[in-house]
Amino acid sequence: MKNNDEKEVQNPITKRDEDFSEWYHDVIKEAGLAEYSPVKGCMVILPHGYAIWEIIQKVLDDKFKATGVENAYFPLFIPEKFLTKEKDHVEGFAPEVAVVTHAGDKELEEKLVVRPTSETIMYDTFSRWIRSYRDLPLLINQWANVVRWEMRTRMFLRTTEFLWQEGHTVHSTQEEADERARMMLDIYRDFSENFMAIPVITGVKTESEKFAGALRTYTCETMMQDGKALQYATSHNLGDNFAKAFDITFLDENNETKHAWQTSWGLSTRSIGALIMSHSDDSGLVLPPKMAPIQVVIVPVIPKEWDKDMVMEEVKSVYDLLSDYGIRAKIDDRDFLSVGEKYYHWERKGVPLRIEIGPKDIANGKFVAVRRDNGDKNRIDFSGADESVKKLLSEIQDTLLKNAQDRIKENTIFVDNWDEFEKAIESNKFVMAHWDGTKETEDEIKEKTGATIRCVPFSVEEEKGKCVYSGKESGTRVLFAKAY
RNA sequence: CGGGGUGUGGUGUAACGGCUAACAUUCUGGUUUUGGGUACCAGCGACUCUGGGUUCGAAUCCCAGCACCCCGACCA
Repeated sequence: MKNNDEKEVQNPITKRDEDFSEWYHDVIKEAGLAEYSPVKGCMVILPHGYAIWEIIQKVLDDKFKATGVENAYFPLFIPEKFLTKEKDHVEGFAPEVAVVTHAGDKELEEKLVVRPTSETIMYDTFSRWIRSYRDLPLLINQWANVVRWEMRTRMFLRTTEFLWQEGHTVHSTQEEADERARMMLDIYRDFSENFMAIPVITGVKTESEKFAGALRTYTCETMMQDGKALQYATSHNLGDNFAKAFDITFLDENNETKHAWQTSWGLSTRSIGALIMSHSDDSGLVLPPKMAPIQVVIVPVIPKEWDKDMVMEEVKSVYDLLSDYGIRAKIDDRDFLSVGEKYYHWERKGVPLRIEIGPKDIANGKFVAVRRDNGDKNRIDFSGADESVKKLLSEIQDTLLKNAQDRIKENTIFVDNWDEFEKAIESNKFVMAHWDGTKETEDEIKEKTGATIRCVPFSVEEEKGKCVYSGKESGTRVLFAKAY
C-alpha cells in the first residue's frame, strides 16, 4: 500500500462526544441498519438491522415458550369502542392513535383504530375463550407492528410504526399474575444482560409513569453512553382492571364467578436503539457477538494473483470449520475492493471479529483476528481455530457487558440535597435520591430539571431519609434521570 | 404546538447580486493495484425546496408557503 500517509480519508461518522444525537444517526446510516421513509416518523429497517431483530425474536421466542407461552396473531384494526372500555387506557392512548374512517370512498359506520397496543382486541376475545379455572392460565404472545402517532420521532427509539412482541396472560389469582409479570421482567433482564450486553436496573414505575390501565408497571431501565436513561422493556400487572372492562370471568373450584387477573409485557425495536447507543464508538456500530448477524468476517489477503487459489482454499476451510461450530461467519471475497476498504466496511457494520488470512499467515500456521471492541490483534493457530474464535467472541461479549456495567456504576450517584441533585441531573447522571412519594413533587422536579423517576429499583434497601425536593419524610431512594 | 436552525447533483460542501453553478465523494466503463480507504483515464448526474417580489441581471436580497433537523411538551 502506498500513499496512506498523504491521503487522509475522512471518517464519515460524527464524534460521539461532540454531538451524540448526530453520531447516533451516523452510526445507523453507516452500518446500514435503517433509514427514514417518505412517511414522516416511519422507518425503513434495512436487512442488516432486520437481521438483528430476527435474532432478538428467536432468542426471546425460545425463552417465552420455555415458560409455556404460545404465539398467536390478532388483527391490526380495533373497533374504536373497544379502546374506550377501560377508562385509564383510553385516556393514555387517545392522543396518539391513528383512526381509519373510510374504506375506499365509503365512510365507515364504526371507526377503526390502528392498534397502538392490543390489550383491548385480545381481551374481548379472551372473554369468550375463558369459562373455567381450568382454562387458566392463558399465556399468549404476538409479534406485531403497532402505530402510535407521537409528536417527535427518533430512529428505533420512537417511530410512528414499530415492531414488537406483546405478551398477554390471564390468571386466576392476583399473586399468580404478579409472579408472571415479574418472571417476564426477569426474562427481559436476562436477555438484556446476557445477550445484548446491556445491564439494566429493574424496578417499579411510579403511579404517573405506569402503563395506562395497569395496576403496577415493572421496567428495565438502562443507561446510554450519554448518560440518559432508556426504558428497555416493560411488564405490567394489569390487576383486574381489564377483566372488569372486558368481562373476563371464570368459574373457580367452588363454582363461583370470579374476575381474572392479567399481565401484559413487551419489548420493541427500541431495544435495537439501546444496542446501538450502548456499545458503538466513533468508528461506527459495535455489536455484541450474540446479537451479531455476522459474528466473524474473513478477509482473504491476496498480494499476488498466483496466491489466490491457495489463500481461498485456506479461507474456505476456516469458514467451514467455524460454521460447523455454530459461528456465524462470512467471507468477503469481493475482488474490486482493497483489504483496507473491507476493514472499514465491516467495522462500521459492527462485526465483532475480523479474520485476515494471507500467504504469510498460511506459512506461519497462524492467522490474524482483530477485535472490533478494542482493536486488539490476536494470532490464532489454524488448528483448533473454532474453539479459539469462540473463546474470543465470548471475551468480547463479556468485555462489552463489563464496560457498560462500569459506565452505569461510575455515573450513578447518591444525592441528598437539591443543589447537588440539579447539578447531577444537568450532567446526565443517574441519581439515587429520596422522594416523598407525591405526584406534585415528581411533577415539579420534572418541570425544574427535566428528570423523571425512572423507577423504584428492586435493589434498593429501605432507608429513612428526607425528600431531596420537599424535605418531607421518605422511606426509600428512587432513581431519577433524564430519559429518551 | 412553542423556541432556534437549515434547504444547491445520490452524499458532503463552495460560489462578492454578474461568464456554461464549482469541488470532493459516490456511481458507470476501463487500466492499474490488493497485509488499513491504490493511482490514473473517460463518463453519468442539479430548471440551486415551491410560489411571488426587488433588479438590466437572483443560488445569493425581500415576503409567503412547504420540508427537514435540533431543543422543549407527549411517549416504548
